[in-house]
Formats: sequence, C-alpha cells, structure tokens
Amino acid sequence: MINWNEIETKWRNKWSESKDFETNPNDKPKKFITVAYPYPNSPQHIGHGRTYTLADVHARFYRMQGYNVLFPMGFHYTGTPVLGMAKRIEKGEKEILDGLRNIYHVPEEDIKTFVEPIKIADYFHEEIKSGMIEMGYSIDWRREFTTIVPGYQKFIEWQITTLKENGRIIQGSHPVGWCPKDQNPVSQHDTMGDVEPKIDDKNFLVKFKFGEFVFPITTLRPETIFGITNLWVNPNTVYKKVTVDHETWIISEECAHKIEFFEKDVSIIGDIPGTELIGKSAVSLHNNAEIPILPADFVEPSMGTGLVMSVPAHAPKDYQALMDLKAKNHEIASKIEPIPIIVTEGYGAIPAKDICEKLGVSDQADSKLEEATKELYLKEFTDGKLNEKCGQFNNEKVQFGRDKVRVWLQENKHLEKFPVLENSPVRCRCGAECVVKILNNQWFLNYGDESWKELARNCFDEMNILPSNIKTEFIEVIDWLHERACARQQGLGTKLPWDKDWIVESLSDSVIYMAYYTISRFVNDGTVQPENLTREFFDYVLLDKGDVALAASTSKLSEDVINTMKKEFQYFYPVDSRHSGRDLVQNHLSFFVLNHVAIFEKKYWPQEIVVNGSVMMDGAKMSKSMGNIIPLRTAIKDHGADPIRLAIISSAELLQDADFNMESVSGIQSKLASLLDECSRLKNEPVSELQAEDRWILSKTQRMISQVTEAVEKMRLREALHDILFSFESDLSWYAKRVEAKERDNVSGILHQINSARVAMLSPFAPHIAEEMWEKLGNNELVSKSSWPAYSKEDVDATSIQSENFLKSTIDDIANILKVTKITPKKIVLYVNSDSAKSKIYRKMLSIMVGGQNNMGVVMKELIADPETADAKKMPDFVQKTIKDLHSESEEIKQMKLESESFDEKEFLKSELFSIGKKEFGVEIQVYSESNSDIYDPKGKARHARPFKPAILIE
RNA sequence: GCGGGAGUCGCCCAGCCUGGUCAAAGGCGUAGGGCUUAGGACCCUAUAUCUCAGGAUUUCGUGGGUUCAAAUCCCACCUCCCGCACCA
Repeated sequence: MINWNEIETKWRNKWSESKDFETNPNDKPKKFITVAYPYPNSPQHIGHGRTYTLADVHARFYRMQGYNVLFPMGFHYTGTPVLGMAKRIEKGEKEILDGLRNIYHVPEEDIKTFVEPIKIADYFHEEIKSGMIEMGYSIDWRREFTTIVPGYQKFIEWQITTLKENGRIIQGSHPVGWCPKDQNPVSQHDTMGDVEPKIDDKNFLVKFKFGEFVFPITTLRPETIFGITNLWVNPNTVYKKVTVDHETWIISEECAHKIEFFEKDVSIIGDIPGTELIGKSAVSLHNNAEIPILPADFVEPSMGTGLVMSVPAHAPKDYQALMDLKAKNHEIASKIEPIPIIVTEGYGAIPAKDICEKLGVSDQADSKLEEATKELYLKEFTDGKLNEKCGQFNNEKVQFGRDKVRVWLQENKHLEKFPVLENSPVRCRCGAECVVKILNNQWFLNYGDESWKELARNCFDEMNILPSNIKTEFIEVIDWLHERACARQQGLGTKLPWDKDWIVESLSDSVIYMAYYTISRFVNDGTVQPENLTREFFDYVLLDKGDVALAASTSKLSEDVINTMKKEFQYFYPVDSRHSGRDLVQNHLSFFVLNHVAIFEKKYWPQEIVVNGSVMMDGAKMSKSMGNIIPLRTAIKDHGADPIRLAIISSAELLQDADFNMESVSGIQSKLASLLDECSRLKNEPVSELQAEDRWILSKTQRMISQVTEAVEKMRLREALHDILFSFESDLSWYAKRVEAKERDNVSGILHQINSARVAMLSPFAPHIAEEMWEKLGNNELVSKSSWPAYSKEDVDATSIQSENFLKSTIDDIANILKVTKITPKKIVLYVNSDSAKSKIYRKMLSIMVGGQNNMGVVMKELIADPETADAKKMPDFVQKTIKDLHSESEEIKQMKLESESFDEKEFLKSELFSIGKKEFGVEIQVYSESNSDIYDPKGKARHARPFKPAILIE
C-alpha cells in the first residue's frame, strides 16, 4: 500500500527548495496562467479543486514545454457573505455553528473570533492556501495578496477612476431588496432560508385622475389601457389619501408603506372608504375618457396599489367579475361591454370569454381563473397583435408593442415603475419582511453601451475559448448585458474614490486584477509601499501613459524601480489563459473581457479562456444540506492528492459535470500503484536489435505522444489522461503477449523508454507520484524540470504497424471461426495469397480508394483501364470483397499500406505467428502460399486467399 | 420569453468536435464456470438478433437530407435538464 501523503510531502519539499515555481521575467517565452481567486468564507471542497487542478496541469504542461510560466494566486475578501456569517455566529445560530464544527472542523477557539468578518476570511484563507499547497499546485506564492490590502485598494481606485474617465460609468436609480429594520440591502445570504429576493421590474403604475386626486393602478400589461372599461375597488377596504411628492394619491395603506422606499416624499393625510369611490368615475389621462369605478371582492389591498383596472376582453378575472355584476343586474355594469384590443389566433373576439367558457369558470372566486389568466397572458404575449383601438400602436405584436406603449406613457408622465418582490414574502434574517427599495444615485458600469460591446466582441473573435462551443454563450451574454451596479453600501472592499459613501462592488473589483500580480511581488518584498502606487504610476506602468519622470515624482519611487516594474508587466501581460468555472461565464468572465478592452490596449487583451463544469458527489450535487461536501484537505489526507487530482480530471471532459466517487479514486490508486511498481522494476538497459513487435510498440508510443500532446493543448485532459493510463494499456498487453509467446526476456530497456515518456506526460496530472516514478526509473533530476516528450515521426514504422495489424486480424479471424464452429482445433492451416495479379490489383485498388473512391463500378473501370490490372474483370468477386476489406480500414492504415512497398506475408506469418498462435490456440499453425504445388488443402480453401486476408483451414 | 445543454445496446455512461479500425469502450446488473465447507471477495466467459467458416440483419430520441459511407455532418420535430444579474 502506498503512503501517498509521505510521497507528496517528500516531493513538495524538493519543489519548494528548488523554487521552480517562483517566476521572474527572463529571455524565454512566457505563459501567464490565472484562475479566479477564491472567496474565503468556507474551506475549499473537491468542487473548487477542479478549476485549480486544471489550471495547474496547464501550467505544468507549459513549463515542460519550455515556457517561463507564471501561475499566481490571490484571495478575494471583497463582499458581504462574511458579514452575514459573522452576524449569525454572534447570535449563536445553531445551523451555522454546527456546519463550522461538524463539516469544516474549525477549532472552537477560532470560531470564537468569527464574530469579526475579517477573522473568518483570514481563517479560511489560510485553510484554502494550505489545501492548494497540499494539492501540489505550482503557484508562485510570493505574489499572493488579498483584495483588502492597501496596495490592491490603490490598484482598484486607479481601475475605477480610469473606467469613469473613459466614460464607462454612469449614474442612475436602481431597485434592490431591502430590509426596513436593518436599513440594508438584502441578498440571498441575508434572508431566512437563503432565498434570493427577486425583483420584478416589469411591473408598472398607471395614473388616473379622480377629481383633485391621482388614482394610481399597477399593471404588468401597459398596452391594455386601450381596453379599459372600468376600475375595480374593494368595497370592504378603507383607502388612504396620501401625498406623494407634489400629488395626492388614493391607495391602500399597504401600498403607502411600500412607496416610502421609492425615494418619494410620502405622508398619509386621510381615509376614504372604498364604498365612497364606487359608482363614481375616474378619468384616464391618455384619452380623457370617463372610467366608472365598480366593486369587486377579488381586489386585494396588499397587491399593487389596492386598485385594479378592468380589461374584461383580455383578463379572465375582470371578465368574470363583470359577468357576476351583470348577473345581479348592476346598473352601470349592465351597460359595459368588453373592448377587445388584441387579436390572437385561436381565439374569438373576446378571448377572456373564450377561455372562461373553455375551462368552465363559475364565478370570480373560482380558482380556475389563475390558470386561465396564466394561459391567456402567455398566449397573447407570444402570438397576439394589437388592433386598431390602440391607435398609433395598431398592428404591433404584443411583445414589442407593450414596451412601446410603456415608453409613450412614461414620456407623458402617465406611468411610473413600480418594482415588486416577485417571491414575496421574503424575510430578512432579522425577521423583518423585505421590501423593494429604489436606490437613487447608484453607480453603474454601462455594459449596455453598444460601442463597448463591440470591443468585447472583437476580443472574443480573436480569443481562444475552451471548450470552443461555449463561445456562442459568451457572445449571447455580451448581447443581453446592460448596466450593472458597480457600487454598494456595505461589505468589505475599496471605497469609490469620488463618492466615499459607496464601496466598489465585489465583481467589479475582480476583473483586471491579474495585472496586479506583476506588482504585488514588489509590494510584498518591500520594494514599494502602497502609498507609492499613485495614479500616474499605474498610468505609466500599465498603460504606458505619461512619462517616467511624472510617475517618479508622484510616486516617490526611483525611475529604475518603476521601469523594472513596467517591464515585468509588459513581459507577463497579456493573460495567456484564464481558468474558471462555468457558473462565472455570465458574470465574472464576461466582465473580465469587458473591463480589459475598456482599459488596456489591444495587445494586452486576454488570449484564452478555459471554462470547466462543476463536480458532483456520487452523482448528486454537493450541498451543505445534503452533508455530502468533502473538504479538499480531508480528501487529501484520506486518499492522497494525486488520486484526487486524477479522479477529478478523469471523470469528465471540461464543460461537463465531473462525478467524484470512491470507486474511481481507488481505481486510480491501484493504477498508479501498479505503474509505480513497474517503474521500479525496469532497468535502463541498452536496447538490442529491435524485433517486429518492438518497432510496433515504439511506433504506438509515438502515436500516443502526439495524441496526448494535442489533447492537452486543447485542455481535453480526460482524453489525455485516458490515453496515457488506459488506452495505451491494451497496446502494452498485446506487446506483452507477443513477448511472452516468444519467450523473450530482454525488453526491459524498451519498456523503460516507453514508461519514461508515460511518466513525463503523467507528471502535470499527478506531479508527486510521477516524481517518485521518475526517480525509480533512475533519474536524478526532477521530472517537473524535464522536457515534455516530443513526437518524432522517424520513430514511426509504418510497416510494423501494418504488419501487427495484419497479425492481429488474422488471429481474430481464426478465433472468430472457432467461436462460431465451437470446434477444438487439431490443425490450423493458413494459405497466403501469392498471386501477383491479385497483389497488383490490390495495390491499385488501394491507391484508388485512398483517393476517396469506394464505388465498385468506378473502381472496376479504373482497374480495367490499366492493362496491368485488366484481369480484374475476371474476378469481380475478389474485387468486391477487397473493397469491403479496405472499406472498413481507417484512412491511416490504408495510407501506411500504400507507403510500405513490398511486404512478404508468408515470411512474416511464418516467423511471427508461430509463437503467438501456439500460445493462443494450443496448436502449431502451418502457413502455405496458395500457389504452392505441394500444399495440404483438402477443402480447397486456398483459392479464397486475398492479400492481407489469408484463407484459413481449421480441423 | 431569452439563452445554453442533453436523449446511445437492462441500468449508468464513453464515442460525436476531426464521418470509415463502431454491433459501438468502461462500470453495474444478469447467466455460466473457477476458487471456497458456505458466504463474501477475487478470476474467467457470455450478454441486439440470426448463424456449426471468418458471415448476415436491424440498431445510437423521431422524421428527413448530404455522402460511396452517418451514433458522428445538415434541417425539422419531440422529450428532459440548467442559467437569467447587482450575488460570490
């Protein structure tokens, strides 16, 4: 049994002694590999490990290919989650404390300090970092930073100022979920049950006049104002007269409390019962029509303003309420007829009537109305068209017309936004019910700007996206992205330089920070102090703006230091590969590109993005509530870092979700153990004369090298690993079979050569155990410092590949016959083709078919056209069968057959088939030429022989 | 609604990018055999259908198309899953 941790510690120490991963500029070509830094509010689990492991493999691969690779790491402290955690811990909430104790095994004395948010981040920072070291990540730790250190904050101030000056930042109002008690915005982390407060900002308020008052009514469908027949008021509700800024509104009390958070001046000045409104009329502002006010029980004071506009032609509820009144012979209602304004295929003049009848709605209390409403709204939205009643909007499709009507009303001040909580009630952890608050003066990154989007598209066009099929998703994201708030009022982070009430939002301060890795080294070693990092300094170093004298005078640094830092930035930038999880495509990764193109010149735009899927645990999503989260460090202790690295990589290709399970881990462990065992037994002896199977396995090795290299270049790591560890195994076992049959004992040198290549290629994936194997193979240097095996075409022997193939297929054929006939062979005889006419035709056909032609008629014509092969017409049967043979062979094999000129089937079979045949079938195999005069051929099989397809006789 | 992804031989799942070595890998299950006092573990064999000579037939959600050749490329359809923001 292998002691993984012991081996891992041994090699980790050697790496850190040799400082191989500490990267400074030199004269080699560079690669700059980065991963999204972690947010330290919990230890990393196996899922986090995936992205970092992929990046580490990438970095190690490039290093072996001779690049000077920079692979750094930082920690993202910015944000609010640790604030919420600290609060909950302070309150002693059992759920979170149990999680810390039982899942994360945080020592009690540390938990005590967690009432302070930064202590939480600090603790998990160290935890995560230790895990990364134990996983063997080849990180340059000298450049590490957190996002709240002064140097980084200087950088963020510079970034956000630059964006503002480039016109990328605008100001506006924005609705957020809000806790009225805490006076804070709420996000998922702040609510009971971790629900995300969802804000519906497609909800609007349309104003009507009622004498001196404003009668505001909310709706999701502004276009239906053209179909209003009346308004609904609840007769059992007492409404309030409320002054709102300079108007007096009639609304429900509940509504009055909601709009207090809309940055409006609100005060309740009196009551007015619903009954007092009923029977009177309001006036609609867009056409000054008199709209009667009628009673309806379904109107809920807590919904919207507590007032409802009635569109009976298109709203099932309104239709039914109207019908109910008519049935009671209500005087006003009986004069009202629905006004249809939307034409939808499949519905008659009054769609609401149709659907109520279809579903058999009985009255306005009928629960089927919900369903009717949902169905009709959706149908009318997707398929409906506005009609002539809608004036200038006649013939517009509803899905576009709605927006146009909204804009029109808004411009005339007849309509306002009325955002609501879609999933209310949402409760804050403090217990209070959350509301929607409109924040004025919010700062936005103007991602909606078309010229900005265009720059980003240019960048994506030239960027390498892995896997490539996710590129369309990026393009789509850029299309729908619009203004995004870039500041918030709480949490850790950097203050907006021009408005200290706000903190730079945490996704906005993590988009171009890779540039800071080239600077942090100098801050960490004391060469520069945070206060040296002035705007002019960054402008000069990162943008090549201004001049060194200016930078030096404001930063108080020497010109030498500044120029060294500038050179370092210019050496490492741009980012060559950015690794991240799939969930970050829609935000971080897109912002990463947008911010780069907004700030840097084109030569510093990112070169590549690699996106990976998440990790499942035994087929299920990992979650705290399921208790199936395995902290990475626990897993390392239990199974070893390398087996975990391989298990994560080998279970899925990049974008797919990887499934982590114990079977695969132990499978990998035993695979690695047996490879290690093999390596320690192989001697690096000189290789004597090569035999057929030696040339073959060496050719196959070359093929594997080229396949693996290509796969890693495309980050198809699962495929690469599979090739190294598993696919190649079947070739090796065939080789072993051949060697054993021949009773050879001098192949150690060849296997040593092959396994050296395998171990070298394995080392980026499983770096520790590969070092151990490398040492066992007799090397003194580290494998991580060795070169990636190079594919050499000269070592590929086409003839040997072809001949081994021939041997295998012959043996398969024999086995096949034995299987079908179920006889035990006493004698096996092969008849090899020796008819030169057949051979000529075969070669000719080969050349025709390599060109892509497979049609019997065409092939035949070409054969007959050539006098050399004209005899083909006498044996159509042979031609047809041969076409079939060749048909099923790969292009590669066909090509090789063509390349290898003459090949003596009989000699080859005689020398090679003897041993293996005897081993496989227990009898000696005799080989004849079909044309031999003295052959043993009692059944006349010999004449069936075709090139590369000997006839077989079994008795 | 907008966008992304998936549907494979009892089950899970590979192959699809780059068409031919694909009746299609691997695991599980099942059946038979070996090893065992027995069980477990382990090993071997079989596992679409037909076939006593290396063969044939029908298969990769459905229906078309391109091609000498389609699980793989194109089009349409059906079913299922995921994301839609100010949150890391």
